[in-house]
Amino acid sequence: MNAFDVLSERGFVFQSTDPAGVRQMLTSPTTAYTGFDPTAASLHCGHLVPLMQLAWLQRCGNRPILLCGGGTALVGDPSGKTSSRPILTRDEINANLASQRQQAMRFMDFEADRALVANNADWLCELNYIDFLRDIGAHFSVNQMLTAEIYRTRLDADEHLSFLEFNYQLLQAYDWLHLYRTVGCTMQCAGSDQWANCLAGMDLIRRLEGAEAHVLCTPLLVTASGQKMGKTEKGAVWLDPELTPPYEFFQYWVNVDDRDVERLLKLLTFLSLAQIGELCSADGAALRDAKRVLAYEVTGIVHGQPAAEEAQAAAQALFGGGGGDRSAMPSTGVALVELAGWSLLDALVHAGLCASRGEARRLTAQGGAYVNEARVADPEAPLGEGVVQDGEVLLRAGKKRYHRLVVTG
RNA sequence: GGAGGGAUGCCCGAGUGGCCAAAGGGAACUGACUGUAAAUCAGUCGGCGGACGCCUACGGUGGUUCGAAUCCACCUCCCUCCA
Repeated sequence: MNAFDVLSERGFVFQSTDPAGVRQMLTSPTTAYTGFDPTAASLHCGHLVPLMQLAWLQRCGNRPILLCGGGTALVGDPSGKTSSRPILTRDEINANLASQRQQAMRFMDFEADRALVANNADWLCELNYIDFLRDIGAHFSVNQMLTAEIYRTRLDADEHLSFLEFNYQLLQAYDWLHLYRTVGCTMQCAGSDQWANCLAGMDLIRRLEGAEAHVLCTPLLVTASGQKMGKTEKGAVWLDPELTPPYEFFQYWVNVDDRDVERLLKLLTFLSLAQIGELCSADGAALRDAKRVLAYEVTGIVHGQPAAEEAQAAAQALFGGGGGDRSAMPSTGVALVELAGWSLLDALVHAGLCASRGEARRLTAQGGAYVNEARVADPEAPLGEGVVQDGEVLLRAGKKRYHRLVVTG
């Protein structure tokens, strides 16, 4: 099956330079790249869409390139931002790059050059300014660049746009040209916010090499209510298990809006459309099954099967009527002597369920504090030995934030 | 380089000497209703102590004053216009 059709059916194609042309190109093995700028220590759930797109391209017989923007991150992409990003040091960037690359490589098979990894610092950092201006800069029209949404919004809003950022587009275009020249890359996949940057590269390749190239943009991952996907009270949903533990990651997907389940299953899992159709044919409460499958699959892809199993077991234990293995749920160890001196307030704060005693007091006053699934209304209620069951105490804040205190001795 | 405007709590945004822990909105949190969903309604939303209390806070540093987010000086950053 043609990769373009697969991607279209699954909702990956937000816009493309020419559907017929892209489809035609993909009838023979094609090399396609997506760039990730290492501006954070971890990728987040928004990156899943382009990663899955690359994965599908590979499954359909094409060769993906994972391009790490070790060079472009030194400059900073203005796309989609209303203000400048702080400039990162080279060390930070390199550290970020290393961990992001590891996360991203899970999505593809790199055996026998079936997929490639590159770092644009390798060619961008040795560029000579004058040569670059003459060879590349000459082909860009500032007039045209200014019409791009990414720059126009910044200018219209009277927001600062530095020359540094303005150059980003040239660098990204040059990346593609480089990849075209060195490994024959004729396609770029990216989030829709990268559209203008991609087009710039396509034009550059056509101009300098007379070659055809195409762009495939994925939709931005947003929730049914229009919010950017992946926002939680704790910030982004990261792929790094240190930043977002697999249990929390799993829970995030279980809790998505009903209206998002089908779309997310198509984008973020490898399940067939038939399976997905089946899962989503139900409505109302029965859709929860589809959400559990979604959570299980995505967690499995990102954190591996065992972690997905554990997260699922913990969720089952907490929300599915007890029993099961809770080990994956958030927990803290505490000595019995210490626990014995704690009030409910102390416990909530120590467990991290509340940021301060005031917040814990508020939670309790509002009836949101539970010990072993029993509501406790007195903030000063001592925990003590009596509440320990099977060596642990189960705390709950509100409807679904759980924490386990494991008594250590 | 010159002239002017601005920086407020997670975000937006009022406040221009005491009545300001700081209006209003959004986000968020809790409860009710439910399906670990959405919508709706109600409440909460700096820290610490059981409240009327104290502490920290309105870009930074000093100063004026009984008293400053509000006035003055210098500094940092941003914006606008001029060159």
